[in-house]
Order: sequence, then C-alpha cells, then structure tokens
Amino acid sequence: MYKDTNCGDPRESNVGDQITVAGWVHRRRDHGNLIFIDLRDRSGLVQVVFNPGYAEKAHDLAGSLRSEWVVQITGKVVARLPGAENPDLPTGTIELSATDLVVLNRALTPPFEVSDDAEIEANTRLKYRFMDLRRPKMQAMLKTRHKVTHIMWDYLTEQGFTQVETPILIKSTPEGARDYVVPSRVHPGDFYALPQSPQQLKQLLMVSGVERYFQIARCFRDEDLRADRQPEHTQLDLEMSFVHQDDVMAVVEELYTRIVNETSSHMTMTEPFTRLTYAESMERFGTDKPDLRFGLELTTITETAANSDARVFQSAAGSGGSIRGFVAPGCGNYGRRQTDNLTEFAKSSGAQGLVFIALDESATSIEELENDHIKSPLKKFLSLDTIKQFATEMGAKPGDLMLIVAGTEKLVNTVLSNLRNEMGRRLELADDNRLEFAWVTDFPLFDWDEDLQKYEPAHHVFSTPKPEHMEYLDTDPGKVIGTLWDLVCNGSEMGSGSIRIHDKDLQTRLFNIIGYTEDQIADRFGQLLTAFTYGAPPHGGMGLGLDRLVAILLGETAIREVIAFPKTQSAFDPLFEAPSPIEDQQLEDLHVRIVMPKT
RNA sequence: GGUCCCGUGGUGUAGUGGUCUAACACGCCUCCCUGUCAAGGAGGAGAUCGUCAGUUCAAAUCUGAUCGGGAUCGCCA
Repeated sequence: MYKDTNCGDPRESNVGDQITVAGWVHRRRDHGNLIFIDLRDRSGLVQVVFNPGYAEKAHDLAGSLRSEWVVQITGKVVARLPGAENPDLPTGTIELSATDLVVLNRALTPPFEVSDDAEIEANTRLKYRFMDLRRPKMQAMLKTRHKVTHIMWDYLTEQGFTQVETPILIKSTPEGARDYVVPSRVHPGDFYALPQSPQQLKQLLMVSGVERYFQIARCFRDEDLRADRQPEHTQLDLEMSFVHQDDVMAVVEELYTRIVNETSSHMTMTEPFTRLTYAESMERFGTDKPDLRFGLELTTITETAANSDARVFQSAAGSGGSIRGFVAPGCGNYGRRQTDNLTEFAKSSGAQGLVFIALDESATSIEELENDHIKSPLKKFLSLDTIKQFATEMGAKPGDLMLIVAGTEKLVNTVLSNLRNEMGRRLELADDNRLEFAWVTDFPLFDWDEDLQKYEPAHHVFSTPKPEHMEYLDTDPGKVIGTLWDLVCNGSEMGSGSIRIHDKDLQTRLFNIIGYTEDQIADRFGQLLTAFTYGAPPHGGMGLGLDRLVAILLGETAIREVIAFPKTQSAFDPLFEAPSPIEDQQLEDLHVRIVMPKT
C-alpha cells in the first residue's frame, strides 16, 4: 500500500504517530520557508507542513508541488500551534509534519478548481467528468448512491428476495417509448432492443417460482431528455408472488423509510406515508403527483361561477368544462407586475388566461367585504355576493389572493397544479428538508387518446382491473380502475406499481381494448401469455426510479447530478464523444446501411 | 418537432453600436515571505468575444443561419 492512513482520519489522539498518506494536492500555501499543503483523498483533507529545519529535501521538493499532483507523504502527526487550529476541518486540530515526499504523478493545471463552490458549465463538467467527480460533493453523491443500493440489497435479501439479472439485449416492442436498438450480425436485418424495463421478464420469473425478485436494473428510452430524464436510467425493479397491493406497499415503504433514515441526517419524513386515491389527488391538487409539503388545495366553483355574469365562466361551464382555483394566502397585495407574471405563467402551462381576485386585508371579514376591498379584472362582471361566495367556498380571507382558471377539466388541472407548485415555491412553503411520500392508488387503467381515437394504457397493460370494474371492460373501459398505484414524493413520481394480470384470457381482453391485433399480441406477448397457461401465480410489483430517489435525498432537481457519467440534453456524452460513427467494416458486418437525413 | 434563456482569456462573470488596443475575480507563471488554511506582497503571461454570413463609415454589442449547453411543451406503455 502507498498509504497506511487516510487523510481525513487523524485526530488529536494520533499525535506522535508516524504515518504515510497519499492523495491529491488540494491547495498549496508557500510561505517561502514554511510550506503548507492540503492533501485530499476520498476521506477528506489533512494539512501537511514542510519545515526546512526539519526535513530539508522534502521541503525543497514541496516548493514545486502544484494542484492535483499525486503524492505520497510520510511524517509525524503533531498538534497544531494554539490558535492555529482550523475548526472547519475534521482534522483541524492536528497537522502532518512531513519528513518524506514522493511525487507519484504530476498533473496539468486543472480545467476548473476541484471545489464545491465552483459553478462550471455543464458541458465542461461532463467533458472533464473525471475531474468533476473529484469534488467533495460529487464524491459524497457517489457514496450516497452506493449506500442506497446497498440498503436495497440488504433489506430485500432479509425479506427473502432473490436478485436476478435480466438480459440487456431483448426483443423490441414498439409501443410506448422509442426503443434503443442493436443490429444483429448473426441474424442479418434483425435487431435487438435495449429494455425500457424488465417488465415481461420479471413476470416470467414469477411464473418460474422465484416468488420474490429484485434487480437494480438499467432501463433505456430513446426519447427527448429533461432535467429528470436521461436516455438510460436505473430503477429498483421488484416483483412478488401471492401478494396484494398492501403487501407490496409495505415492503417498499419500510425500505424507503430505512433508506431515508440511514442516508440522510437532515431530512425528515412523515410516517406512515400518506395515502390518497387518484381521484382524490386530482380533486385536491389537480395532479397525480402532488407536493404534499404544503396545502394550497384546489376548490371547484363551477356552479357558482357559471351563475355569474362573467362570460369566461359561462362559456367554460356551458361547454362541459370546469372552473377551479385556490387561495394564495397573504397575496392580496400583489401588484400589477406580480399578477401579470402569474398570468404569463398560467398561459405557459396552456391556460387561456388567469382570473385573480385580490382581497384587501383592511376588510375585517368576508361578510363585511366591500367593493373597495376587491381588485380583479373581472370585478365589473362579478357581483359582490358572487365574490363573497367564491371566498367562502375557497376559504379565502381578507388579504388573500384567489387564483381561478376556467376551461376543460384536464387543462384546468394542469394549469392549477403547475401554478400551485409555483406559488409553493414563491411563498417558500415547501421545506427543502422534508420528504413527503405518498401512495396514490386506484389509477384508471386506460386513457382515451383524442388524436388516435382509441384507449391507451394509463400506466401499462399488465395491471389488473379492480374486480368490481370487470363489467366495464366491454362497456366503458375509461371507467375501469386498476389495482395500480404510484409512489410520489415532493411532487415527483418516484415509482409505479400494480397487481399484474396472471390470466391469459383477461390479459388478451385488455390487449384487445387498446386495439392490438391477434398477430401483434402473439408477436410481442406470446411468450408471456403462454407462460400464464402453465401455472402463473398471482403477483405484483413495482419499478422505482433510483436516480430520482438519490436526487431527492441530496436536494438535487436534475438527475444528471447523481449519475456518474450522464449525457447532455441532446443525449451526447462529451467525454467519450458518443454516439459516433463506426467503421465501414463494422457496418458491413452488421448488414446496416446509413441513410443520412435530408438537410 | 415547437417555445424560451445562455455562449467573451483555463474557470466564473462585466461590457449590449465608436471611449474595447476588451474589464474584474479566481486560476496560471516568476520573484519575495516561518503559521497559513479562499494565505499575503510585487510583477507577468493569457481572449481574432462559439462559428458563418449580413447590416453599418464602425459589430463582443444589431440581423439571419448554424453549432453547442440549459429550461420547458410535445414525447416519455
């Protein structure tokens, strides 16, 4: 070993010890005769002092040291001079008085400082990711990520799960997201696909009798990127046999509680996780992934609004739409600029406009409300009584701002849930140190696709309908609720699960509802349906995003920050410069010809 | 595929028609310095302002295209 001690370890109790450390030169402070080096390794920093009177050769060499050089230093742990301690450093009460210095490797001047404060452009960071990952924050991220997966392995092993690796080269099933595909050399003209998730494979494992399976699985989707989406992401994939919804939830809830408690000292969470149905979540928050760290719940005022003289409300209600809103407490004093800004925000979410009604705080109560207390662009169309009724229904008080959107139910919900999150941020209602997990259950099985005029699976086709909704499968599929749920946290979807179908006939009926032909069913799902006829146990499970979990634990919004080697928004890797052209010979071997797009 | 923001020494920013022969901080190089820890002091090097085209007497600055990064809508069973 090049070292017997890690930089971050020595304490006052080690004073007098002769130690050897090795690491990177973090910083050099050259006082001429006295030279200080902060030496960094994975454990932290230690100050090394080179004293010419104590070790002349080492001191001479230390003068040539530069940032990020790799060195080995031997010396004695000494207590720092009184007053020279550094309280910001765990090793701050001691220093290493060097006797020997070996330069193991030099380094070019780094492209950016290896420090947490440095804000470097994303592209530069990725191009030099090997340097970026040296930053203490990134080192901590890698460790947290490891710890999370370690707890997953430990806990699920305790619970009788078996980890099984499923193949990366599988069959393409073109519905849903676009597949990444890999040409086959041995089968000219044929392609493998990279898995979007090991869904069918894990269900087959249930038929195989594994009963409890998990995998930290890489999943691939050839779709456009976002802050929370990468072309390849990692999910905790798990599946259990002979279970009901609550059994799966219990395992995941205990696992996630353990993960939060063991990886984060400052995050607080509410136990047990909140539960609400999809319908309830849409009603109260306008979204299926509500941020429960704050209230600002939505209210429906369609009826009252439709009876007013405001044409926006009349026409929305008349065409079967809805009128909903929420109260921004204490925002009744918002000026033109602020309300315009909120209107802009609402429009960017697709709204035609935003109706706001500001109530002056000088009113003593809603009952005593006078016209002078009200500011609203719709003031002349809304009677004082109507506004009082809005305030009562929505729970507004003097000094509050009512935000109201009219339109189709879907649009109103989208706009208001975005606006709700925005107000939560602006009013600083969302505590960064709180994790509000929630189970959102009873999702509908199908969505009606207006463009294609057909039903689409809301999550996926393998979820079982609620027994009491079986009758609607043929008559009104849109009404069918599935045994299908999401885990959400702070407004993000953390994972999705369901009790799966294990019956060939039922599964085939569902495929038919979403319009698959017999040939398509046989081609894409034949193996699964066949397996179901050989004794498939009832089973269910979840897929849970690992990147998002780690991101939320570390307070990051972009999952790029918690992936060692992520890609840019154009799915490019600036470090390896992938993707890249391949040799003609490779193309020939693969029986692939390139047709460039017309420019 | 759409919309919006950004691109200036190694890094992060300022400069938004002429005063730019491009400023500041950090970093880098040389020298000085025995208690610093974002060390300090003195001096120095380093940028055709992403690229191309246009407007103009004059472009880092205005216009268009293009490339790259980011946010977001579509998309993401």
